[in-house]
Amino acid sequence: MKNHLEALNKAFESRVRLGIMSLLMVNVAMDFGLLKEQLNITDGNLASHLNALDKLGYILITKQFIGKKPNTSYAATDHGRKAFSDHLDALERFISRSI
Amino acid sequence: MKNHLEALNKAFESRVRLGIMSLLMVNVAMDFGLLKEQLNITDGNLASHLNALDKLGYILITKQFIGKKPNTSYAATDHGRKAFSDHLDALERFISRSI
DNA sequence: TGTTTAACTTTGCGATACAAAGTACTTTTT
DNA sequence: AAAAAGTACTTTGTATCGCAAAGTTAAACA
Repeated sequence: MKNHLEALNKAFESRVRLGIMSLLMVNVAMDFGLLKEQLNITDGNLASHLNALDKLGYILITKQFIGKKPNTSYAATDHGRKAFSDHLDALERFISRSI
Repeated sequence: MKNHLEALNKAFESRVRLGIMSLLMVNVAMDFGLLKEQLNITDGNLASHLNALDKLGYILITKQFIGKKPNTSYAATDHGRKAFSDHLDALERFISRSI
């Protein structure tokens, strides 16, 4: 495929992963419950997308206890920020060619 | 899912359909062979994505003979242009929130 | 001891993407 | 006349995806 289409990252073709990464670009970190609330999806679905992003090294997972409750927090890694930023750049270039 | 993510059109989450529509936004019409060459995909794959866009009423299909060769030509409908344009708008809004 | 909460994992299913092979019709080549 | 090739598909088969729902684990609370 020609043009800028090749530069699009397959990982971000999914609405949910696009949502997760955009939230993690804006916020330094977000925990599971907050992500689930913002994205309004089931916990299983969220977990699987987080797992996919983790396997790509795009997010960092931190497990801890806050008070007596377990809390898992997610943050974008530098690698993830770069990948997402590159994807957005590709989208922008693509759009400006298409209008 | 909150924000602008809902406004994204599922039809355009696929690289190939994104490519087809962007080509048909820029060019008044393109035939099967030209699309196949530009997108660099198999004819079966192209045909199925064109079929999906046709079912949504996003493209207009015109079959004719050029000289002695059969030729099928594809063009974006107004409805398709609107849908694609809306999708690009949603992407732009999404991006500007994410950077 | 039983229930609730957090964060998953597993299961199951329907949809999707794709390559490859097959088809129909016609034209060109031998 | 027969065979090969071109155009535009359709069909088939497979692998992957996305998702909801149910099951799991471990700790905390009643």
